[in-house]
Amino acid sequence: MKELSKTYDPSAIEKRLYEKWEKNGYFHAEPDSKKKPFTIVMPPPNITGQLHMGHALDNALQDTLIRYKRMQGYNALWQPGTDHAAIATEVKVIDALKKQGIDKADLGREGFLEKCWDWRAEYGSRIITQLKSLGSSADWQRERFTMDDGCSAAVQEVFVRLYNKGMIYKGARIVNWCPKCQTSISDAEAVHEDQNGHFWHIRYPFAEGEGFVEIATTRPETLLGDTAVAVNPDDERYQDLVGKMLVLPLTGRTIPVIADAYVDKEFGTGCVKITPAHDPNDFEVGRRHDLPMINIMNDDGTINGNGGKYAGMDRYEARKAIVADLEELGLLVKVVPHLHAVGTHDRCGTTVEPLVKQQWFVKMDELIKPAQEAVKDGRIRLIPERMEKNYFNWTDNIRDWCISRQLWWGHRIPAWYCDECGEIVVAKEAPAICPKCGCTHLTQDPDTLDTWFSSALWPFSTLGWPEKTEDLAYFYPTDVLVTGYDIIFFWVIRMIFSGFEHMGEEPFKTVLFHGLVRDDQGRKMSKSLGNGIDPLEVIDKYGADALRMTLLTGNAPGNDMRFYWERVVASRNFANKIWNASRFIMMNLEHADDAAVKAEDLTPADRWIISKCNTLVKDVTENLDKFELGIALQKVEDFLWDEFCDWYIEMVKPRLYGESASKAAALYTLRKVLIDSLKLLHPFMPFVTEEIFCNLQDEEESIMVSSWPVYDEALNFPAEETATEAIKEAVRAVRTLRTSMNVPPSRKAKLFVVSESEAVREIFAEGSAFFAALASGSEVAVQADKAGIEADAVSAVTPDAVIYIPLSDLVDLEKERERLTGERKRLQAEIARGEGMLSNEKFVSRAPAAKVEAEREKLARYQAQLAQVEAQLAHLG
RNA sequence: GGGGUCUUAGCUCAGCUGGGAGAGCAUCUGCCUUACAAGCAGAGGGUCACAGGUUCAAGUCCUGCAGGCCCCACCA
Repeated sequence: MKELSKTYDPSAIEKRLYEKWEKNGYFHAEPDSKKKPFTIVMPPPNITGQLHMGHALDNALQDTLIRYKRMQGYNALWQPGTDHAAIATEVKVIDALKKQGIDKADLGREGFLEKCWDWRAEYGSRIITQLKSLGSSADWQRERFTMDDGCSAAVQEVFVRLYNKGMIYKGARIVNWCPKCQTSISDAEAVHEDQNGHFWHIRYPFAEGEGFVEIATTRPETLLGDTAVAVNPDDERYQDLVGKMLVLPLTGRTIPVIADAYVDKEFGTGCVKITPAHDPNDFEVGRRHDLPMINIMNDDGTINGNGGKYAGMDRYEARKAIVADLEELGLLVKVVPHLHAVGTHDRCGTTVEPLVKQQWFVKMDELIKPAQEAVKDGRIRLIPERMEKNYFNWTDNIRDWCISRQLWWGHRIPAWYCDECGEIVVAKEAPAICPKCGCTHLTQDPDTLDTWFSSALWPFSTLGWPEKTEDLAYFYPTDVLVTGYDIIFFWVIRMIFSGFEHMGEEPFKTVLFHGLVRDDQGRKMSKSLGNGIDPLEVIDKYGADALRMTLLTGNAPGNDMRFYWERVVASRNFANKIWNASRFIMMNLEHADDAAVKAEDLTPADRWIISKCNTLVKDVTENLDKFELGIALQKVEDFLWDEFCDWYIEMVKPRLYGESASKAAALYTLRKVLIDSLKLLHPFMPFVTEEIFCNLQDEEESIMVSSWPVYDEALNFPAEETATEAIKEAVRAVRTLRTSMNVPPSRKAKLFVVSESEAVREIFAEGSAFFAALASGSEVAVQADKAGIEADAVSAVTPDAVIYIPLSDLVDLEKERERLTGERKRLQAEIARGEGMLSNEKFVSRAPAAKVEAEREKLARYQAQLAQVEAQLAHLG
């Protein structure tokens, strides 16, 4: 048995323990038909990433679940890896190069990719190291990367399959274009934010005759690409306009007035300029009316050659110039302030430009169906349940997924174009010849895939798919996915439909969502605000267990939480508390024989704590099974701190001073209960529990491979629980009494326990040693009546007994009378409440019988207590 | 425009299927009681946003309302 230091010092042990776990292979899982699998795939952190609180929370949750299941005997696999994070990484590498004065274009594709791989080599493992410092027990031997050979093969396989099934197509559609990053992005990546803009009312003159129509637009520069003006067919104001021609200002082109139901009569002027190449609605209108599409913009957001004199201007410059020119021509009617939602790129904040581009898309209408069904019928459970509404909101309105990106870092699209005939060949390998014309000149598509295309396959690509591996057969479908609600659309949904499409089965059975970790003012932690808290700093100062506990308590699934240093301190204090409790127990165990304790040696107090611990095992297991991690941890903490430390250890102290069977029983109980509750705590706080466990065992066995405690009906001792609670009640009453009398703790006094009930007297006689110790008694006398008790002794009335304390010389009788009067008032109120309920016929007849009976018993007890108080008051005069 | 969510002790938050309001921190009062002052023992503090409804019983279920936050959405 080692001697423990007086305070718990996490920094001294965490690294050592982690290395031991890893060295012993505890994290590693292999298929084993004799054991049941339990699998979690880790959301792959970006290789650009630094560990932040979101990762810490995400990992703490997963690690808790995986450790729990591992201890329960499951073959628990936590599959880790990292994500290449296409655009995020590309931007970072470009920035880094820029600082060295290198331009991406100068390097060329190959050269640039080399730099990206260098980046990955340098930073890709940094985050893994950081995750380890949290205590994450992922199977690092299986670490994967979204661009490693296997995952890349999976990506190609999926692309080719979907293409061959007609579910991936290439076409000219309106896409969200980021002029800064110069790539298309998906709908999910375009976030709409309200901006104060303007409504420009502009006149388009008729080509023949006088007059004009007035349109309103928020983007006047798109005028250059207008190919029609539309009105609602039912709009009586404009009936006769349909079919007429207008002169498009500044360009001189003539465009028709058309009728389309898309136009809202009530909004604006009721006339809408139609720019098919730069607006999703107009695109549809254009298709319906076979309008020409005029693209007026270059990839960098400047106006192109179709823009006449505005060519070369930036889109906003052009806007100004166009507005000024229109004003000069007298065609600008008015400018009205207008709040409207503007799409911005979630990565860089740039306003996206909708424009028509040839891009690759995944057809979603069929793919999404099984994903909807699975959540609807409960095969996939979302926690909290309300996330389902978000989920369906997205799946019900899903649009085709734009998957091509004009980036270099990522999976290159496995499509080749014949230089001669233009044939498209989609294949895993570069084709040698064109299957159509037989020539050998084929060029691969320069684009890469959306980074989420590969992460969508993560639950099975990491297990070896498309190969039919043993891992895949054994560990798939996985059990739980733990992730933030913010990526439900990016990732969760896409994994689900991919799982059904390629594996024929759901990728996971449960999705546990967590919220965001915010700063102490409720703001999102962000680099720009500089309010981020580095988890590594927290670990450094207070230990990984304290950080984990902070993140796991007081937080319900899907809810955001605020980070407070005070809570970390409180968590650290708890670690220290159990550390010291263990230290105390070990100090005593040292001098103890390793006694064979007999059941009859156990005192009621021992049985009480054993029984309580047994209940705890049941509760915590149930809570964990329901993914109520915060509640489970709270219960373990309450038990260890309040019941075990503050009550049981104190109760047992008197017994530890001598040598007896009672002492051995106490030590046995201390040890057993400590070990069981440490096991319950281990998934949450792996380090401190491991260190104590090993010291307690005096061996190198690990708590993380020990077995999870199992609820045992035979360890339920309701009678002993009741008895011990009675004494606790008495202790509390005496303490309160003494405090209110200002009796210093050093002054001990004799305690008289008076009860007519023989059973109660037995209870107190049995527990008299610790009752005296906890209630500052010099000795305890248990008796049936008040014989031998000083007339002016103060009394504490409990439901089971009255405790008299002869403290006459210290007691202010007036104060005592006040106190008792207050007590009487309280009891009278309780009795009134009970009587009120029980005199309510409806309550008596409709409430469950057990409930009614319980109320009757309570009432009787209060009445008895009141009688005692009345008697005491009468006695004082 | 649609949807979600929150409003509980001074602060931050828990409260599962409806049966007498909880934690941490903060505050006040005593204690260095030989595991722990990162501790121990006491105490104060809440009409559970508001208004209705269902029920014997509502923080918990239903409706409405106010305020905050979030998500989705192509009204030019």
